[in-house]
Amino acid sequence: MARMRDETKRAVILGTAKMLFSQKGFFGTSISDIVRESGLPVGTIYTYFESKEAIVRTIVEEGWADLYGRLQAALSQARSPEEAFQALLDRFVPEILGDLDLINILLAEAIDYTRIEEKLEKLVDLLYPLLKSIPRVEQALQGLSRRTLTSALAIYFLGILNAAKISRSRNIGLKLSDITGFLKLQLAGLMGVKVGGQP
Amino acid sequence: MARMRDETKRAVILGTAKMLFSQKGFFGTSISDIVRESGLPVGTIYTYFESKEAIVRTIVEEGWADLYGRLQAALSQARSPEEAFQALLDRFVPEILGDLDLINILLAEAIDYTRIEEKLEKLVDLLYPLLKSIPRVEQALQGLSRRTLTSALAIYFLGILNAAKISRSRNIGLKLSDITGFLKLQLAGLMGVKVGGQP
Amino acid sequence: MARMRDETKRAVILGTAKMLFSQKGFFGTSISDIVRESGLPVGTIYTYFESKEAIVRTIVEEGWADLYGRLQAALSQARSPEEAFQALLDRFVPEILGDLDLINILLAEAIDYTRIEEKLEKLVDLLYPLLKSIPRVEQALQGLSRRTLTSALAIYFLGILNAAKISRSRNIGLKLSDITGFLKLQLAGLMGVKVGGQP
Amino acid sequence: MARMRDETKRAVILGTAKMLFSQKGFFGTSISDIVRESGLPVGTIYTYFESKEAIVRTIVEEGWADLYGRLQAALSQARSPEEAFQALLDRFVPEILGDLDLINILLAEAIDYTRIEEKLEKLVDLLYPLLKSIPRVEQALQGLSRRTLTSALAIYFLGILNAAKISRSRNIGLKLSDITGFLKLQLAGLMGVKVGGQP
DNA sequence: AATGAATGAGTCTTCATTCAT
DNA sequence: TATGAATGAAGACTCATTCAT
Repeated sequence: MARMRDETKRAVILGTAKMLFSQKGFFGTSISDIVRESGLPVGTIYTYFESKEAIVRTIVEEGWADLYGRLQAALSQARSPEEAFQALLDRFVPEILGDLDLINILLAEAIDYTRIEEKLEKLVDLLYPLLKSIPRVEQALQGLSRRTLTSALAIYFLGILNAAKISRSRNIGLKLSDITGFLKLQLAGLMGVKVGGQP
Repeated sequence: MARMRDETKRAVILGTAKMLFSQKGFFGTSISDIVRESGLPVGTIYTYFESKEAIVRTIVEEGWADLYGRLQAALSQARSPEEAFQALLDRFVPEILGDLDLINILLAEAIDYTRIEEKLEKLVDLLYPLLKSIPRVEQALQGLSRRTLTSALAIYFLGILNAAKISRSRNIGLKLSDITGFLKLQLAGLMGVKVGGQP
Repeated sequence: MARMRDETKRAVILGTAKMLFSQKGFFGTSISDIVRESGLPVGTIYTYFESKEAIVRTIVEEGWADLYGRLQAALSQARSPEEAFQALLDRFVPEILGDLDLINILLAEAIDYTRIEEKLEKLVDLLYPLLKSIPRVEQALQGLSRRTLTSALAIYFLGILNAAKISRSRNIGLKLSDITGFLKLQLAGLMGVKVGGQP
Repeated sequence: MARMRDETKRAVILGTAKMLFSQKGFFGTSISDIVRESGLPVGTIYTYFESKEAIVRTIVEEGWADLYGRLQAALSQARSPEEAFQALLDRFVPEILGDLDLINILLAEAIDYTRIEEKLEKLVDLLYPLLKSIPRVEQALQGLSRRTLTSALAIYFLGILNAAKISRSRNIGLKLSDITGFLKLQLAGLMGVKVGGQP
């Protein structure tokens, strides 16, 4: 038997690349940066991934699948639409905002590999029925079409991600907590209730 | 190259680079692409700009200065906050959304050269007093802090830009008109009035 | 891989490599191409052959030994020099021209591994006494030295192989039958008799 | 005015590459071999040739064009077909056999870039009418079709080149003079006259 | 013995910038 | 001032062979 495929190595490559891509961008990061930082030989990197592009794609897809899976799970456990939105705010948003590296990669240069539109579309699939099922919302946004929701969601989703991204730079007084705070406010207004644990 | 006044050459370089950066990204565009597309010799490009980076920076700064100048002018001519927001929607938003090339560059890879936080900050400077001066808004968002506004604006501003950016890709059914439509809806809700020309 | 007798594996490797070397050249074929095409594991290939070079060498040597053996057998069975040349034309030539893969490898890039001079030398060993024993030929080429024969044979042998090789490319209207046809003509002229079955 | 394209450099690259390709083969020669041997920086090589492949192609095409041009000139100056063949033997053959480097490249690995069939075709274009115009030959080979001539020429042309190629290796007692000697013999027989200066 | 992951020197090529003309 | 040839460090990736399992 030959040596077995080593999942640890794969994870090291992915982790190193994620950090570097996030910090210096996809094009700003060279394979030899990854080699240096991970301590693995070039050849090994290419036994686990067929190209540099495949590495980003994997980071994005696996990161997103994880996030999306958790969101789905959380939503499916909710016993009411209100609880679902609560979960959205309490789990999904903090989780995604907690992974600034992923956000950076998701939004940056390699955006072509990222297929963010697809991801947005799937979010809409998940949230549209949910919103429709809340009478107050349905009424407030009467005739809320899927296209309008897509726009709204695109703006919020991408806006949040981008805001989180720039919040990283010290120069601006924008904190993640401000972003989630604003979101809670919006949702509260929309649903006519107080949302979220912290004021 | 036929004789050209200096300003013309500078503009040709900027225009060619803007198109190329937008289409193929900053790193995907080489100086020789610019040379080929513009018909100008390499040397000439370096007499007008000290580096490739300087070209992007100029595109962004001049594009933004233009946009921002128009916004300021429009706002200062408004006779009421309501009129100001009207102008915001009727001029600034369409103008910026009309320059997808600029948006692409603003948001993309070269984001470090772009200093988008600065731009956001200046938008807040302009809009914060304006919002504060509308009693209804002040009341609705009681105690609207500058930080909260910054968050909100970051989300909207960056969200709109990014949504516009991805609207370019055919795959998604997201149109610029949907985006502006959603914005009008939001503003109308906020200010308790109908906003914008088209429903 | 299903169980396979050792000899079978060796033959699979040789067969796969022969096809690939012929089609894509020695340098254009990687060991992993052979792995992919043969379905055998890399390790196995290296238990049968010590290097990539050893594989070509084996293909050439075994292919040639086979051909040469048949030629020898045919010649030794001939009851007259004329019959011998008949056999040369009717067996050896068609056989070698029928193995274009071998020809391609024999002539191509890896020519250093191929030691074609050796093979030519041995052909001369076989044919020189034969020609000498035909009075008419001896007379026609009076004083036919071994060196002259070597030249002549080199030209014909290599010429035929190369012509066959390029006949493979569609672009040229050169068929194997034209080549054998020409050969028969030559021999007929040389020996003053009609040679070969078809005119 | 910028530095002018330097034909000397181009020639150095071509010369170095020709020698190396001939000695070690196209695939056995790396660009850095050419760099080392020529003393020129890599970048410079790529300002004169767009790829390694383009270098071989240029060597082959320019070498061939030169040879072919001389042949054409010699033939057109001949006052009779006999004189033309004399020229063929006295000029073309020695010239091409004198450029073993070119022959090696022409026949070797990079044969795909070499389009030797094309070259053969053009030789036939040149020689077919010539042969047809010699009554004795026409009669001897009665009904000599173009296809037969193509075969014959392919065999001779490629055979000669290949024989010359292997004559380089010491191991075999095959000299260029033997090859030309044999050719003269053949032509003499064909044309019923003594051909060539040396016996 | 059989396997296939591991390896790293080496491949070709690019490209922002400089500077001789 | 205008030009474009020159440069060489750096880029992504390959692949024959080895050797731990």
